[in-house]
Amino acid sequence: MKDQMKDIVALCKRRGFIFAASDIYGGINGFWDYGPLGVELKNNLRDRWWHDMVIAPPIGPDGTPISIVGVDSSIIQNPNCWEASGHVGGFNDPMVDCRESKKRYRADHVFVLIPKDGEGVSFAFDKDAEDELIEKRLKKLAKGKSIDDFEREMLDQIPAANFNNIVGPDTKNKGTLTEPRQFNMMFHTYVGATASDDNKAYLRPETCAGIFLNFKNVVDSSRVKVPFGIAQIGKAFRNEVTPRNFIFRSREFEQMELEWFCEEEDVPKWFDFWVEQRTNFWLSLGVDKSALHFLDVPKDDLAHYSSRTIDVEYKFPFAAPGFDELEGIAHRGNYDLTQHQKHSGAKIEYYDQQENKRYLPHVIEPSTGLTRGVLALICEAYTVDENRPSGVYLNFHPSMAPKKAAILPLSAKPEHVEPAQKLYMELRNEFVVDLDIKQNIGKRYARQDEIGTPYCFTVDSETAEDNCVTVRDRNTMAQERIPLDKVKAFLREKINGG
RNA sequence: GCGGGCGUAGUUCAAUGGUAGAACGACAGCCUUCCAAGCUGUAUAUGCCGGUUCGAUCCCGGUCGCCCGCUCCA
Repeated sequence: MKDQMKDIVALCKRRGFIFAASDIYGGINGFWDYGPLGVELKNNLRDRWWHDMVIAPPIGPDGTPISIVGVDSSIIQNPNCWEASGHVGGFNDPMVDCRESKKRYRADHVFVLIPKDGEGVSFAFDKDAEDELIEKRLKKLAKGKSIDDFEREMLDQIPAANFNNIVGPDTKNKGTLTEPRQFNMMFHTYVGATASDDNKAYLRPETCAGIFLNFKNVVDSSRVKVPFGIAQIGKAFRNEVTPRNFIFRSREFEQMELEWFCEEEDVPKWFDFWVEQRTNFWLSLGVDKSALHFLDVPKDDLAHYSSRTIDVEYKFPFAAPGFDELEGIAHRGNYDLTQHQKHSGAKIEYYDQQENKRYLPHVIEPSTGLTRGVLALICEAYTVDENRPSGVYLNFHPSMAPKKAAILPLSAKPEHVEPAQKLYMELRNEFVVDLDIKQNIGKRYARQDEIGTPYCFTVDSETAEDNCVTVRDRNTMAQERIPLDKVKAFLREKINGG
């Protein structure tokens, strides 16, 4: 399963889906470019999400359509916004490395036992270390001292100058811990001509902030009433320590986020609603149910703002035999609006005229990675088939396929080429289609298989007489003859489901 | 960021301290009335920088990138 990832990456490059950014300069870690087919695929997924969220949102639990509007906010915002959201603090965990064990620890996750009498060395332990283990280690290393002879202090409270007297959690010798270093996940830049701390700004690490910042603007301008949603699709940037697994974890990526604002008492109802809606979304794109897994994120792992999160996980090949996150549906409470109201000093409360009350609504956030979605669609579509010339085909749902159809004259003779060109011109205004004339027909079918084109229309010598073409189905390789004037209707039905 | 492995054509792989090769793919031509056929031809590679050497793709150092394991992923 893991080896399949290599084949998928090779196919993506060979056929023009995804390239390493700055390829000719040797690449740059964590950044990717989308080629001619990749951008079509990505746009298809993006447009479908926008359609299903903003243009034609789902029917709500009470049988009436819900209300969602869109925004497109700036990537760079006032830096105070990231103080309020917790990103400046939250992404700033000081880390300590051990030179001997080569392990890295969060300074606030390690406690140190300091001898009460001030004699001898101190010992560091993981914050979850149990007493039994501590005593065992002390017995070995501390010359008969026991827990009661020490004071407990968290490592991040101890001056780095004293680190040389501390034995690291996984060593026997003192002085192996480095001084704490800050790791900030946010990319920063400077606004204006001079680069100084006064005009430092950040590239957004997630798109949702732009929604919260515009909550009041949208309420005041759009006649929306709680419950309602604001959606956004756009790029986000995180300076990941370790970009991994192709486009799964990259430093520049694209998110599709909905913030659903509702009253606190309705949260359970809407939470379940959105889990169901979002699941249906992925299923409707051809993702198999067995490829999805729902993780009710354990309390300890929840983000600081969330009281409940369900991760929709996909069976990515690199995660085999497990799953990895595709989408998160989080109850964010009213943390964000509260924080931004407090830090900005602006009054952004919602006013309910009917009930005559003011409040900050709670938020359910279905948030998915567009670029992760692209990878999931590619992985899901990748199908090995020894029985066909290409050896593999991409089983995209027709609505997601970068090319909807190829028009193939059986030979390069004018009697085949001319009707094919005519058909191509008719189709191309409505569908992304290819006209491919060169080389033998088997070779062309194989090429279309590899890029996941669901249908090939072949013009042959009988076309001139019966005004029909042969349509060849990608998955079954079966052929069927249909009239030329039915081709558009055929494609519409297959792509949009009728 | 740490440790290990690795970088040869578009892809998958060979080879070598002294001329870098194949398969598939791509392209051009011939052929061809439905699944990469056949034939002919063309283009394309030692990631980058430096060192050792008469000479480096090969040895050494750095750098960039990829893979695996840690760590990280509020």
